[in-house]
Amino acid sequence: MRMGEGVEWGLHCCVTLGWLDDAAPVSIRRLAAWFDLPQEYLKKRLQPLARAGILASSPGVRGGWSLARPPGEISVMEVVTALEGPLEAFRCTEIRQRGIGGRDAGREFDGPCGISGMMRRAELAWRRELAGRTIADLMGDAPEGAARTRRNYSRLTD
Amino acid sequence: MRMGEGVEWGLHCCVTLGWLDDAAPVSIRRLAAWFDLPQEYLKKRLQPLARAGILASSPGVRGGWSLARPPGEISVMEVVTALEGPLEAFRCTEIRQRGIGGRDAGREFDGPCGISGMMRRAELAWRRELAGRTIADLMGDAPEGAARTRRNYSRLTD
DNA sequence: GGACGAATACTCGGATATTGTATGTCCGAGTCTCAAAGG
DNA sequence: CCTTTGAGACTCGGACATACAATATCCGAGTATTCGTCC
Repeated sequence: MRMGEGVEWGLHCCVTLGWLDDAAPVSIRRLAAWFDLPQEYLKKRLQPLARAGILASSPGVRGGWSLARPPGEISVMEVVTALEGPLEAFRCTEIRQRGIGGRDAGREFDGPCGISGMMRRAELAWRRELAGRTIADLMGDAPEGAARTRRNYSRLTD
Repeated sequence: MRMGEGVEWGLHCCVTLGWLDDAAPVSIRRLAAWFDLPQEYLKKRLQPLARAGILASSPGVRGGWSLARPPGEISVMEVVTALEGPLEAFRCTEIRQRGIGGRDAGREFDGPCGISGMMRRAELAWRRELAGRTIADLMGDAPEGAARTRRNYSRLTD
């Protein structure tokens, strides 16, 4: 089981945009140079964040990407869901109903599968953790980040 | 993010073997027919469970698969770890250190990444849920399962 | 009747397709900004 | 000075190519059981 690296990219971009604060939108070219990431693919990963109302993208020559909301109102869970999709990691395919073992079960299979239920509970605990933390929390975890980001960004004239 | 279906297969096999209780080992052919799964691939997925000391496999003409321990002593977390590997779903690649944004960070990057830390906490909550439940719990979730399993298994002479 | 050997039915582990998803690249279309040209 | 027009910079969305992991199959080797054969 593996989470796509787009999640790491998206979260770092959100934190960086939060640190840059009220500055003008950041173009995808600058963002890619910022983290040394493939420009085209990073763009593809940020688009779902815009669709989810987490980032805002503005076209035109002065356009670029910015946070659509204050960092304290963007939960980490939202970012993960936007990038990984809403589906759960464990997907019950009801193999209990197939084959010889599932014969003559009567009403036994009316309810949901116990294995599926316990997996759902575990993922719920995971989601609860992520839902309780915001981009602002992540920004606060690295207090020197804001200064470094603004300092380095001012040098980034290309 | 998606969990391999081997986890579903493995858990159902464990529960079924638990319901069959002290019966003789079950051959891979019967197990595959039980859930209507591809025999060769199911075997490949059960082998890591044997390596992890969860299942026991015995060779020979009367051989087959059985639980290596009482169902109450096999946690769901063990099964998942054996099948999905010990690595976490989120893997920090330290993109904060790359590119222009990571320059002149001084000692700021000595500690672990805040994003990585919060992901680790979330996965810990997930793991804790799974570690607290055992195969015996899953067996108990479907009280009629034991009777149905033994009934259907007795018909399975092929 | 007991010892021995062959046949059988399994598992084990590795090698090898096949498929699907994540990753990465490219291009045309649309939109906003800015500046230059013309009235 | 004001309006219009065109060029440039950027995003959007889809189409396409590639890399890699999940899925699936196959085969040779080993092992325990069973059964027949021979002494």
